[in-house]
Amino acid sequence: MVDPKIQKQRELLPIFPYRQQIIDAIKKKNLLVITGETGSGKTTQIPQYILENFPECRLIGVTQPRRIAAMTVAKRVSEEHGTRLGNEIGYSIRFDDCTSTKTRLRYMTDGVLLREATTDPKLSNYDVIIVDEAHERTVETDVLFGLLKQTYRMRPELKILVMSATLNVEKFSDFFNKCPTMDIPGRMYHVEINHHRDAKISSLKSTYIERAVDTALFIHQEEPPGDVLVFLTGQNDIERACRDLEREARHLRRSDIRYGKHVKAMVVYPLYASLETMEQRAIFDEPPEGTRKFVFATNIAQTSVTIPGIKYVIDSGFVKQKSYDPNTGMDALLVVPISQAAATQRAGRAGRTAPGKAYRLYCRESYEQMDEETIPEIQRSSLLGTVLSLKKMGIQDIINFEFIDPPDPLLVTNALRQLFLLEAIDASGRLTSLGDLMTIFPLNPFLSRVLISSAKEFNCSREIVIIVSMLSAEEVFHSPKNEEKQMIAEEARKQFYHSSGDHMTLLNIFEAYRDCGHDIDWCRERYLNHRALSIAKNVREQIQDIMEKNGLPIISCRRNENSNDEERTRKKRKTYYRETKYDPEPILQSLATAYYIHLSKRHPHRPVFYHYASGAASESVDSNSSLLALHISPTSALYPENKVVKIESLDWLIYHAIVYTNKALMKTVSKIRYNWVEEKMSLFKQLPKTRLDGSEVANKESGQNDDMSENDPVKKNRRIEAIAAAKERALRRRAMAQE
DNA sequence: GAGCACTGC
Repeated sequence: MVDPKIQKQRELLPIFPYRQQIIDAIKKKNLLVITGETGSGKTTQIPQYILENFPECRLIGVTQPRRIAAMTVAKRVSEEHGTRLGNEIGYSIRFDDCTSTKTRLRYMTDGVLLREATTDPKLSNYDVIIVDEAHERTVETDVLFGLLKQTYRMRPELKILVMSATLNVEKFSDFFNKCPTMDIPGRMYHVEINHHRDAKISSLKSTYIERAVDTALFIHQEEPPGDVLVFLTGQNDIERACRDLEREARHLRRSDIRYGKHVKAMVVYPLYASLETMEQRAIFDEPPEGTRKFVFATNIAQTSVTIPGIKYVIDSGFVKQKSYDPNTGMDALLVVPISQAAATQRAGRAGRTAPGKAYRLYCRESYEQMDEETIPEIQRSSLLGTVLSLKKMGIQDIINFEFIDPPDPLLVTNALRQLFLLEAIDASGRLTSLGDLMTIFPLNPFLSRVLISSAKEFNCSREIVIIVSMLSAEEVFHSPKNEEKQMIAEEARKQFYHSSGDHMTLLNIFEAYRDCGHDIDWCRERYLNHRALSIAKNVREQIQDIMEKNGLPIISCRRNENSNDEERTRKKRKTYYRETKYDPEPILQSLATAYYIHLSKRHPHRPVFYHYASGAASESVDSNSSLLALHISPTSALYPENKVVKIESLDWLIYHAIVYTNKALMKTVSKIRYNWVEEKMSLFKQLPKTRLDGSEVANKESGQNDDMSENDPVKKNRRIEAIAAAKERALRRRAMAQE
């Protein structure tokens, strides 16, 4: 039953007066862009308006970038609607499908809808698709846009709604055939913006932490009560700033009589994603009377986490951002200036419950020089998985796929070459049967490739499923800051080390975690990340399920139990954990079927390694004749100082990923033999002979023989311009980061 | 002897 109180609340939302107008617009047009600030009620109300006024509509899909949002919104809406969650209104997120055959309104993550599209590109179950939070421009929403535009041509009766914050409106509308737009006012309080008098953002990079602390002190001394949110870039920054503020405040309290004009006491909290104490919900509580709360946070506070009661925001002007370099195939995490849109969003965090103030540590001129919008993720990520999904949907010509902001073609070719090396596509860019099978897994294509070879060639799929699950979760080792604790953590880690490297070490950890009954305290004592292990456990179950459904056998390469080797080895070498329980060879060979692409060779005299031949990387490295030295990460079992193996015994390593900081560090490495991968290496030589961009196939299929993959000159020019602009922005960002 | 922002299938 619908609660009259809830009905009243719905009618008080800023969107309610626009109800009829919205319904009419949706009736008249199948494409529509709706903008509105936070608090307008668009996410919860518009889908209900459709539900109530379009009885012929079978299923409405609403996508969200985050799991939590999909879940909580669905819950709220089902309450408003007076039905049980999972009946008429439900949600679908990975590991948790709360829908039924009765469901007519389904909230989900954009990733879930995208996966659904790989098997049903027409999205034939849906009559309405709503893409919410479109301004966030995740890779998934951007791909959905291109896909929806295509689907719309095949199914013009499909209704598509794009919902976004009040930015980018024209861009979205232009993309969807110049469709109409509507703006819904939000419920936000005024935020007064204060720029620094003269600080240029280019000179701020080395000083923003202390300036942020100074500004925090200033607010504490001069401003009326109200909590403070400070945006910094990472864990180190945040911990330092927290310490500094507390120290400075102590000094000041002793020396300055003006201290505490308005507020006497303070509490200071850090906030970042890997913080285990997210469960210590104190951050979200109201501080005691006469105490001011300070929260030093990463970008997590810009979109994902809302802290109530914030009246003041301090914006450093920087963010730590991932950017993938297709030339080297490396991901770098760089501290870069934010965009104007991000600055606005940060300031807005001060006006959620009352009027507020934002202090920007940079001057107005610097603000005006910032990019208007954050560069969409699709222009700074590896597109490997995306390209494979698109191929599976039957889209051959990826370079000319209609992206709202096209990625650098280099990113696309880089992905295509890697897919060729994984044998997922052939020399003309067509999906192979192996590639087709790889798309059944919700994983990075490298990992999908390994899973298939473990089941079909090497008979060790039980173990590989575990290793793959661990690799797709977060970092398992927790590194404490405190020196003494660090020693304990290192000792604990040694217990799991395997002499072949980190992949077998991950297997050891997972099995030990299972043997202890998935105990959280057991993890804490060993400084293992419980959250990572529990995700791995879920992923493992999901993968096993998928394999069984697709006829891929789960086979173990565990040795016979009657051997006493295991016990003997453990006694002899106390630091090793179950060194002999498995034969590592098939496991490593199976990993090498994909990770030969990440092969490195040791320098004959120095403790560093070099890329042996990795697609794009080997080319640019060879032509510059300046090889990039790769180091083994200190957390690795094979790190020489950990004394598990001698570095001289390592000749060839495969690595899972490189993190680039001051040095290029290989994370998660294992020792392999070259003859395992020798045959595969010939695929590198075939690369130059391929036409992977799919233009050839696409043109043949559409009856054209033109070598040019794009025939409309206007469209082509627009695309080239967009790409050039993106490249220039990327260069500027890099230059800025290196200053 | 190094240090990793945030999501998601």
